[in-house]
Amino acid sequence: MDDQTRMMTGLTGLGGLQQADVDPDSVRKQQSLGQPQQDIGDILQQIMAITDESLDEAQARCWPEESPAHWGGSDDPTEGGRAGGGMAGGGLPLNFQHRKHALNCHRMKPALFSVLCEIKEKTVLSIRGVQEEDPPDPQIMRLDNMLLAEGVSGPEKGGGSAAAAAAAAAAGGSPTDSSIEHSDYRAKLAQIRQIYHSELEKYEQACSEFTNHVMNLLREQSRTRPISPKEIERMVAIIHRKFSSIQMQLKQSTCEAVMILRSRFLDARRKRRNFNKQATEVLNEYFYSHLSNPYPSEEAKEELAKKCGITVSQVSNWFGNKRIRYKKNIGKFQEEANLYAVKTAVDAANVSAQASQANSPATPNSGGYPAPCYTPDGRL
DNA sequence: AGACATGATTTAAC
DNA sequence: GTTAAATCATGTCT
Repeated sequence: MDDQTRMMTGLTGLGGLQQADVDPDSVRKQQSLGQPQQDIGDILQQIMAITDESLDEAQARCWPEESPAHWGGSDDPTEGGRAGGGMAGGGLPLNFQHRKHALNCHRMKPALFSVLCEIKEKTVLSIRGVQEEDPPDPQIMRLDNMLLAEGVSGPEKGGGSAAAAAAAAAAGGSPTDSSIEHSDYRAKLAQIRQIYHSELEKYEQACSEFTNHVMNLLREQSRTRPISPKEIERMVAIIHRKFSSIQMQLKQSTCEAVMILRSRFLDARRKRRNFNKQATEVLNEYFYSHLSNPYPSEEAKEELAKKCGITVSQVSNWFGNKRIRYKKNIGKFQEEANLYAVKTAVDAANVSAQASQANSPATPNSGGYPAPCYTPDGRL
């Protein structure tokens, strides 16, 4: 069904409008008779008065007493029915009601309507093809993706993105510290999320309200001038586009807020925190008990990381630093090495005592130091 | 404040 | 990819 037919289908149901009445020739004939010329002036004036009314007036007025079916659109009661519900004409100035009634019952109305239809057909032809199916805005897609990735839009996932969790995990320091930072970040992100969603909801509500206003107005006007469903669709699309540009601003500022939060969080992470005593002890124990080959395997690193509440790469950093610093100044670390050697020996003794076995635990470096520090490939 | 300790980063070699 | 080595940046001690 093309535009014109749709438009006309939409119009055929107009209250009291008969096809026979809309012969353009009859208009011209009547115009030439003098009296009808005044009629045309009247009716035009009335139309102007109605089209001058404010949106609020139109919205408040709701649906006319007669059948709303003349709009030619859906007869879904939910669609625009809200305004049309039980307030037909209520609360409006009497003169307005009179004017409207006079206009609708005017004997010239069908003729005028048909003239308007004719003009419309021409203009519809000329504007056809102007409307385009606009593709999804790449910028808004980018914003959407980022908001989704940051956990602002999309389903709630315990607050915070995977990136945030990783950042928190890498924050180092005691587990308590990192969890404090993490929860702080999560709380702030949740706040941003909440603001974003409430604003979005507000915009969506405003959009649908405004769309209803405009649709009601157009429906009302469709009684006095031809308006095709296609036109209403286009108008709705224009409104939606306007509101989506407002939404984009919201998304943009939300993204900005998240970026600021993240950069602050990362700055905090950048601040070096010394590992806690227990973590350093665990790492040193491993280092001095494997002094002949202080290169923990991936599995050993993972276990150490777990024990110390730090990441595997932090374990790697620690061993890297430790090896080089130990090698550079073995003398300085002698005391520390002794301490841990004793510690290891005592622990081992405890273990064997518990197992009621007198056998030596045979730790790689039990008692022995300072062992030369070799790299895995034999380098010194 | 300055020295030293220490975790992280960078660079180059493998 | 890992590692050594140098270096940076910050924490901690005096």
